[in-house]
Amino acid sequence: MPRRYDPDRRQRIIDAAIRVVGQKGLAGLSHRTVAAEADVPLGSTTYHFTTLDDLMVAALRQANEGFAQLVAARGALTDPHTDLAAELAALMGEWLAGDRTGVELEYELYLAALRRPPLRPVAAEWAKDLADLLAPRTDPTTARALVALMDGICLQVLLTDVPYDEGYAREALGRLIPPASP
Amino acid sequence: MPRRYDPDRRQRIIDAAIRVVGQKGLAGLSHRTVAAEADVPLGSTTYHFTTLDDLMVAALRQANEGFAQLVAARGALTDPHTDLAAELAALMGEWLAGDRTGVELEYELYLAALRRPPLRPVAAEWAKDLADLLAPRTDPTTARALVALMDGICLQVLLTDVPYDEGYAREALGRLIPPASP
DNA sequence: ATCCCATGTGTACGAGCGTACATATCGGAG
DNA sequence: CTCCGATATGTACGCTCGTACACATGGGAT
Repeated sequence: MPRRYDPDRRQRIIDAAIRVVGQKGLAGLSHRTVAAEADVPLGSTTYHFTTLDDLMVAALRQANEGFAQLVAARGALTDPHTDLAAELAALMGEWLAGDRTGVELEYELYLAALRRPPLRPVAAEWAKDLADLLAPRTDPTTARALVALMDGICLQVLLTDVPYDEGYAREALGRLIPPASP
Repeated sequence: MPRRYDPDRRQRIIDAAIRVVGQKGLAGLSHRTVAAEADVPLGSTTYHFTTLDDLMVAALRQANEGFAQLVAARGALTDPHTDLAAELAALMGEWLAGDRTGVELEYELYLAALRRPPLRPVAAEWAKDLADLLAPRTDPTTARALVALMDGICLQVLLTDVPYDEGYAREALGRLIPPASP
């Protein structure tokens, strides 16, 4: 029995959990599947994350950070001279492009919060962080509505097979933003 | 072994499934839990619904009909002389009031479609039906956006502990509706 | 240098699951 | 009246799951 002293094991388990959820869905997440994916014994996953909820919280938190990085990379979002609606629509386009593993994972964990109280604060935090980021460009209420509409549009794209229409998103988001008072 | 000839058994199983999901969540749904709730033997649930997906489709379809009735009861939605945004906001208020078992069930099944392809058409149908109903009051694109925003607002209310704010919903929905051209 | 405890490992148990299937029943078609 | 196929029932198999626990190990505090 080799392999001892594995300092980043906890992190590797979280990464494995994210891969598992991305590939097999939240229903396919178990201590065992994660252990297999992370190539660690079963006891190791139960040691670091007593409850599956614990593991989900860690995974959702990490997924949130990934999204936050995507947002941060798009610095134009906070630049008051850009078209906010267009920037948000483009952000969604970028997020929804390519394989949607990341988006699906984010939403699946996000929505799991509906039934799993421990996830609720993390899910709420995601919405709040994005709204807080947007608030300076408009106002807190509008920011909340923008986040809600983005959620709804993403959901429609994920649940129906309608492809993402950036022009439509930009138009709809734009209507939510009250005209500037120069 | 009494109890033979039970004509509405299929329907009773669907009702039981809805109660199970409402009480224990989608994760608590199994052939056995439904059988227990409907007070029928295990073999009966597997006979009428070979796959759990089959059962979920039936349950989601029924939940959709329940929502459709709620909408139909609010005839003012199709009356062009009413304030559409206000009507929609009031509809959401009514739906989210009281115990949220119905809403949670609807969304949980709705969102399960993310990973269960058989559910997708039923979920898409829900969004489409509502959008089709709203389209005559504005235009198809605006109707889609209204549905998306409603989805997003409901989700925010369900996932965070922020109470439903009808005034906010009305204001946001109103902004999506382009001014009438008299 | 010593020792302790956080960390890592292997195994076992009982419960619940989907599924399959042999058998029983009986409404309604003929 | 007869009979057939849709419906109903009970049981069993093999699997995965969460959980618990006894034991091994070695990094770092002392």
